[in-house]
Amino acid sequence: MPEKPTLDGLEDRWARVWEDEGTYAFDRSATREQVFSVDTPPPTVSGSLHVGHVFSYTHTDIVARFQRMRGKKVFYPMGWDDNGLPTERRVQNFYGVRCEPSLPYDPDFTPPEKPGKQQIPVSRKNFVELCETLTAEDEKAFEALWRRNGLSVDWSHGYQTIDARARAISQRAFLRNVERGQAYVSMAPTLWDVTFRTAVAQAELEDREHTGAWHRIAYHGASGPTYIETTRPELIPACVALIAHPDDERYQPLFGTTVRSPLFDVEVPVLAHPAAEMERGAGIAMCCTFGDLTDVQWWRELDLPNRTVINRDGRLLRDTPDWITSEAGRQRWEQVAGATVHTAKERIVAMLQETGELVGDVRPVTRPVKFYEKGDKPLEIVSSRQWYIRNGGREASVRDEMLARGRELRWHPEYMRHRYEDWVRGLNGDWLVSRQRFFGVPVPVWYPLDGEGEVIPDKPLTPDDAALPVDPTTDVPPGYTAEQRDVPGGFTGDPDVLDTWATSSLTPQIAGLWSVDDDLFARVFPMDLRPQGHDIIRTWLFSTVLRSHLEHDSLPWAHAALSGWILDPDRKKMSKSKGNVVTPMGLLEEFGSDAVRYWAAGGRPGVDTAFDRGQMKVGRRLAMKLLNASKFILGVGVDAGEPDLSAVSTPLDRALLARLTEVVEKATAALDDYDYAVALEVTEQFFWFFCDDYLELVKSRAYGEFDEAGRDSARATLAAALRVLQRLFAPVLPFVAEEVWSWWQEGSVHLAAWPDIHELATSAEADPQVLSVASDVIGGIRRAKSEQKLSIRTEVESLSVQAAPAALEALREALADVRAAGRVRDVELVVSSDGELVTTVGAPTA
RNA sequence: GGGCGCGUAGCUCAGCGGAAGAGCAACGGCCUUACAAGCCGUCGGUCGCAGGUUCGAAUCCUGCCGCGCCCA
Repeated sequence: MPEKPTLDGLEDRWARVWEDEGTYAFDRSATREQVFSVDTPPPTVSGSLHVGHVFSYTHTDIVARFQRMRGKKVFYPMGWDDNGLPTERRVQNFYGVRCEPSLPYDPDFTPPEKPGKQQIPVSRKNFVELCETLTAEDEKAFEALWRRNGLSVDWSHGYQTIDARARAISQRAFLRNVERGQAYVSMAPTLWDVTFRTAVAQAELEDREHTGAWHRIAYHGASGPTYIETTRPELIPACVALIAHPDDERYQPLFGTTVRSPLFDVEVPVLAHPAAEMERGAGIAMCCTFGDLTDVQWWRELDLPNRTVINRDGRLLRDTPDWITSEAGRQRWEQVAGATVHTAKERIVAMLQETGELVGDVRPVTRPVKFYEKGDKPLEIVSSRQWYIRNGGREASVRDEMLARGRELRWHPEYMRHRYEDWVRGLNGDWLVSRQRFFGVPVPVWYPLDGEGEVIPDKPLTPDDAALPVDPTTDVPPGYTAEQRDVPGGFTGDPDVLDTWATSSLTPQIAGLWSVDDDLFARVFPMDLRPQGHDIIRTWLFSTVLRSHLEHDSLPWAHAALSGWILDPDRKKMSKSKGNVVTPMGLLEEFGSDAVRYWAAGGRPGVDTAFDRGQMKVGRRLAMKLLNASKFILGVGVDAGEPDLSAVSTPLDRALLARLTEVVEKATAALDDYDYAVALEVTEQFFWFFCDDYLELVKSRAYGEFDEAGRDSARATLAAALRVLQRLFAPVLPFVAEEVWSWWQEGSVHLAAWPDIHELATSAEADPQVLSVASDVIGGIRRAKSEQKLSIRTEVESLSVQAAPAALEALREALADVRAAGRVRDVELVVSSDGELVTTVGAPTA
C-alpha cells in the first residue's frame, strides 16, 4: 500500500497486468449456460472515436464486468466496421485517389505523401489495399483508447467486417439465403444516388425539404387541352400516362382516352387510380418512369411501359428515345440529350414557354424529397438489376414473424420496442442488398452469357463453399476457365458489393465464428446481449434479427440494451460555439478513466445525457475517496482473510452490515436488469454515508480505545464492508477498484465473486435504528458546532439529545461511539413529547 | 401528419400514488492525525400549463404548449 495513494498511472499499470494475466480471456471450455455473450457494436473505422462511444461502450463494459463477477464466462469480443462508403470516402480524401475498376492492379503503387489536387485513378485491388492499410492504422488507435478506457474485451476475438473471414461468412450466409429463395435477383425500379452511382435501400433514405416549383403544363386531347401540374417538367419525355382519381368527376370523360405530350408529342393514356390525390395540384398527375415512388406504384399496378430517360449518372440519355417519333419532338430532344437533370429542366421550361404550353406563373414550393442519407442530391429512380433479401416488406407472413421476434426480444428500456414495430410495419419492399461500390463484400455470383454475349440473369452461378470468400471480378466460377470471362457462351462476374448492413447484420455469426468454428459458435449463440444506439434499430438491430431468423430460426440475442445520445451543450445553444474539441483520450488523461466511466454510468439506459465535465470531477473524487478510505481501513488493522462475522457483536456494526445488505440486493437487482446507473447510485450513496458517518463513529473503537470485543467487532465489520464495497465499485471503477483490492487481496477483483448477502449475515438480528439515530445525532452535533463556528474536533462539555423513547433506547447502544466521535464529555438523554429528535451541545471544554 | 421520449432547484438529473430529493454551482464555516483533489453547514422549487380521477397527484387520465428522436 503506497504512502500517498494516487490515481495517476493506474490505467497503464493495470491494463498491462490484465493483458499479461489474460484476465478477460474467454474460457471456451464453458458451456452455453455458463456463458454471457455480448454482440459488441463494431465501431465504424472512419476517423476517430468520440465521447459518445466512450459513453455507450462503458455501459456495456459495466454489464460485462458484473456478469463476469457473477461467475459467467464472458464472451466479449471487439470488431471493427471498416467496410463501406465511409471508409471509401476517407481513403479517397486521405490518399487523393479514386477507384477505377477498369485499371489493372499495380503491385508497386504507393500513394503520394500528400494528396494531390487531382485524384489518382487506381485499380479496385489497389484501392481495397489502401482501405485496409488506413483502417489498420485507425484500428490500432481505437484499441489503445478502449484499453485505456478499461473495456474488459477479449482482444483475441477481434474481427473486421472487411477481413477474409467476415467476407466468407457474409457470402456464405447470403448464398444460403439464395438457396432457400430468401434472396433473389430482380430487375426493378430502384432508388439511385447519382453522385455515388449506387442503389440505396429503404433504411438509408431520409426526407429533406427541397425547393422546387409547380409548373402548369398543357397536354393535348381530342377535345382540347388538359392541364397537369408538375415539379419535374424535365420528365415529360418519360411520361407514360396521365392519372386521376377514379371518383374525380372532372376527369371522368377523359378516362380511356389518350392525350399527346407537349414538346415531344407522344401519345399517352388517361387512366384512373386511387393513389391520385384530387386536392393536389390539378388533381391529375403525369406518371413518368420514374419521378417518385407513386410513379413506381402506378407503373406496376397499371402495367405501364418503361420509358426511362435519366441515366445512372444523373444525365438524360444521349440517344433519342425511340418512342419520340415526331420530327419536332426529336429536334427538341437534341436540346436536352446528355444534359444534367438541372439543365434539362431549364431548357424544357424555356421550350414550353416558347410553345405556350407552360401556363401561368411558375409557383415555388417546398416539399419533402427523398435523399440518400449520405448524399446531397435528390435520389432518382432507375431500373436496374439488383439483389434483394426478403424482409417482410412484401410478404405479410414474414412481417408477422419479424413482429413476433420483436416481442420475443427483451428490450432495455422496454419502450424502444415501438421503434422496431413501427419500422417493421412500415416496410414497403424487400431489402435491397447489392451496391454499385468497390470496397465491400462482393456479391458472390457470376452469370452465364448466351451466344450473343448477353447476361442470363435468372441462372446465377455460385461458388463452392470451400472457395469463399470469392471476388467474382477476378475469380472464376466452377466449370469455367478464365478465358471464358465476358465472351459469348462464357460468364461474367457480378460487379457489385453487398450493402454494408448485409455484413454487419451477421456480427453474432462473425464474432462467434459460425461455419468456421461451430464448436465455439454453439457455446456463445444465441448471444445474451446486443448493446446499441437507438438510432439504428431500423437498420442494424432489425437486419440482425432478420438474418438470424432466416439462418437459425432464432433471435440473435435475448436482450437488446439501447443507449442514449450525448448531447453537446454547444448544440443546444446554437449561438454559442466553444471551438475547443474534446477528444476522448484527452478526457481520460485529464480526469482518469474511472472518472469518465463514472460520468457515463450516470446516464440512464436509453436516456440522452449531457456531456458534463462536472460529473467527471465528481467521479474522480469518488475514486480518490475509495483510495483513501481503503488506505484508512487497512491502516486500522484488518485481516485480509474471510472476515469473522461472529466477532460482530456491537449493534451499530450489525446495523451497518444490514444496511449494506440492502445495498447489495438493490445493486444486484439493478445490474441484473441492465440498470448500471441505479446500481452505482445506491452503492455510491451508501459509500459516502459509510465514510462520513460510520467511519467517524467507529474510529476510536476500531483503534482499540475501548474494549477488545468492541475493537474486534469494528474491525471485522470494516473488513467485511470494504471487501463488499470494492467489489461493488469494480464494474464502474475498474482501475481504482483493482488497485485497492491488490493492497490486501489475492488475484483480480474482476474475477472475484460478486458480493453475496450471505457474506454479511450476522448471528443476531440487527436494529437499523441504532445506526440511523447515531448518524442523526452525530449530524446534529456537527450542525451545532458549525453554527458556533467550532471545529468538529473541538471537545464540548455536554450533549443533550431529545427524542422518542425508542430512539433513545437505540442511541444507548451506540452511545460510546457517539460520544467519542462527537467529542462530548457528558451526555443527557431526554424523552421528547413530540418525538422529534433535537440535539444540543454545550460549551467547549476549557 | 403519426409513433416514442422528455419538460422537477441556477446547471445536470433521480423520484413515477402517500410529508418535494441528490450532486454540482452559490454562500458561510472547519488548516479535523484516511482524504483541503478533504470535511461540516446554509441558501435555493406553484415538479411546463389547464382540467379530471382519488381521502391524497410531481407521480394516473385527457387536452394544450415547448424540446428531442424516429417515421411518413
